[in-house]
Amino acid sequence: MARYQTGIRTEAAIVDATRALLADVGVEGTTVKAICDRADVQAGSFYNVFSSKEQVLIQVAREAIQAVGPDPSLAATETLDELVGAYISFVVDESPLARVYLQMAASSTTSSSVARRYLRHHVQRAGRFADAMVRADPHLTAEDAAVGAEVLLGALDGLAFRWLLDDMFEFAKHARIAAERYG
Amino acid sequence: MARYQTGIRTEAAIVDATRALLADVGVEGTTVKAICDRADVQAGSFYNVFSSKEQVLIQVAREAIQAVGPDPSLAATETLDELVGAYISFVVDESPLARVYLQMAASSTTSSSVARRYLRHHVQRAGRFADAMVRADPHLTAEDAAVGAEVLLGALDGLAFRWLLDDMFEFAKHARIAAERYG
DNA sequence: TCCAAAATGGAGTGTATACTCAAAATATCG
DNA sequence: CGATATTTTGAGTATACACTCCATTTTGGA
Repeated sequence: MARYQTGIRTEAAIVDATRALLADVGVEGTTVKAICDRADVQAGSFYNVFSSKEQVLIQVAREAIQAVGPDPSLAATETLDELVGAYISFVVDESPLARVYLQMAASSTTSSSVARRYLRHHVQRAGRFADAMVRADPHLTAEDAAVGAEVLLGALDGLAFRWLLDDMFEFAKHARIAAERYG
Repeated sequence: MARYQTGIRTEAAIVDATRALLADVGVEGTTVKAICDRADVQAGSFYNVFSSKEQVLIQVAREAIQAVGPDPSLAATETLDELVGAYISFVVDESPLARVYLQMAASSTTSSSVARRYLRHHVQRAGRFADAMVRADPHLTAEDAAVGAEVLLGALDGLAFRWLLDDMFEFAKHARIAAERYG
């Protein structure tokens, strides 16, 4: 027999609570008890839906990773401006998910399974940036584009992290300047 | 009566163990038990020297923050190249401390007391970068220098964080290119 | 050498954590 | 409605954590 509606609603409530907690208090404060309290659910229900705390963390991390970049189907034609613009609107318009994205990336320095996931994502993402750079300037060698992409992406991530530490920081303004000075 | 030599040696062993652990396994893995095991000391001795785990963490963080920048007494005359070069040699020649610096900064997103410490450090540091920029180009307005400093420092920190996730990443090479482009 | 101060060993405390379990309640469908 | 699968409850378990306590040992000056 298939899953019941109540179970599906419970799962959604747990995911919502986890996302909100990750954005608010980071990985450290996102305990199973805190998730259950926020989702108004008991521990037994949590483990009826997720086999471990890590599973729901991974699900929310996947969600955040997906939200940071433009639709992958556009990857063949997107411009650098579009990539940068997508990052900026991710931070500005989807701040909670952006906070999750950065919190998880930061905490991934300890947990190797999350670290691999983020590193793989980063490499793919740098590839998209490099491709867009080559499209803008076909004379650019693949190597130079790869290095340029790492530098620009490093700057954007560094500035986003700066914003995470102090949300008064004007991420959009600084990110645009970083992107301009690239070319 | 003054402190005994054994106590001073014990304190040094604890600090050494804490620094090594922070570099290797991050804040999460740096438990009091792990520190004591590594320093070959019992919990009672630990708490005879430090009033809490946080105290030794703060001491090592201070050490890392101090090691990242050139001697503050040079701040009035240092060039941007010197600042960037100091960061590069910090990462390359003092990798364990550099790992501590980045791990602690990353984990500071949750603990507000550590976050304030790092933010204050970053603001000071950005000021030094901005001053060096103005020295190189006196036509630069203070506002433009401040923004430029944030962008360059953001890029360097982002690239350093990239190196933390994957130590095969060539930080020095990318950092120099970032400095050329954003300097 | 003696003695008070300092340092140590190591068992013990309280608390928070992730996770389990079985009985009870509830949803779905024929 | 009745049968069965799914979900919920909430107390309970095991473990890891930071930290305490104090009897014992070590230190170093007088």
